[in-house]
Amino acid sequence: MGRAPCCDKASVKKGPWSPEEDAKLKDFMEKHGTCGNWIALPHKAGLKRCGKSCRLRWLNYLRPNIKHGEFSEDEDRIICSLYASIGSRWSVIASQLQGRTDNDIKNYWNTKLRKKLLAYLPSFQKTPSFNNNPNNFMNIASSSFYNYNPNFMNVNNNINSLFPTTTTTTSSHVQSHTNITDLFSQPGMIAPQRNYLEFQNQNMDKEYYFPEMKESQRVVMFGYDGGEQSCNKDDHEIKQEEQFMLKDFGDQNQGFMMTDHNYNDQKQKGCLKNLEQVKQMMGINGSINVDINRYLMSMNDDDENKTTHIITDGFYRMIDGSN
DNA sequence: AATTGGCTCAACCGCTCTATG
DNA sequence: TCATAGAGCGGTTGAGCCAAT
Repeated sequence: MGRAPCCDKASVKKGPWSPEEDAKLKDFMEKHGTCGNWIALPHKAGLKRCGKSCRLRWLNYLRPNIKHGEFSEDEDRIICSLYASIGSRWSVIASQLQGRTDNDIKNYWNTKLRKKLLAYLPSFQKTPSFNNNPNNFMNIASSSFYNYNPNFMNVNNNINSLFPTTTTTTSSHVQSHTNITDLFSQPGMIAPQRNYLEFQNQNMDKEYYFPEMKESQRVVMFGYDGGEQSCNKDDHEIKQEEQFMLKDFGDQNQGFMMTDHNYNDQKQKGCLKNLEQVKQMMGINGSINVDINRYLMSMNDDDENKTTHIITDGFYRMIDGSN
């Protein structure tokens, strides 16, 4: 049995709101507010509408200081940058843009901004399969687009405010091959520019703490960051997270940032099948391949497999429906 | 002038999250 | 700890608009 509906569907009006309904809702809200209960509000306000419909109408259209109309360049930059970092969490993005609603931003992204962004892309990323997959924009906005549009770097303070300080925990799974120190001492690896701190948490797991990671533009972060709410660790092949920082990633000395791994739905997104797909997604002709090769060559066979898994997990968002 | 197809965006749907008892 | 209900969120839909034919 499904849950009970929030209202009697037969007796509520649907579709566009009339000016009279708007006036009633606005008047009621200004005098009484929601009274802590949207479901009961329409009855009190004399509206034949579902409570959810009233809430949406108020939040997206009637409440004060709502901004409608054209988005500015600055707003574009913030939206793109946040989308690159956190994905389609429209309410979070909206919270960074005064007067804009999540619905507004979602519509704007889907109808205009996404296309605008595509216009900046190098040709190899304009293949049909690439364009048709909205998840690819994680890649676009995180790498090449940044390279082509350095101004997008300027909004990182907004991004940083959304993320907690980064920590990473080793597990038996990854501890068997390396720790962070060993990893960066491998031939061909370049140690992170920034220091990290090592300590044990309350569960006596080893944790690595990168005090300045949020600010770094030269970050490669594979795996997921494993917040308690976001990850059922038993569901994942990689049970703990690991982070790597590489210097000089890309021929323009631009960084690459992957922080967006902490979603419940990551299993449904699919992940890359193999290393070739990872490479392909990172740019067929791009110099990034070279860095990845160098990185993988620094591992022995066993480590390469693990590394591939880590990369695969990190890039689960890039290809839709792969297995 | 009529038709068609693409685009926009307000609104809805269904799901998850969270608070409460 | 569990059940319930409201709030909030992101994906999707469809009416209306507009430009192209």
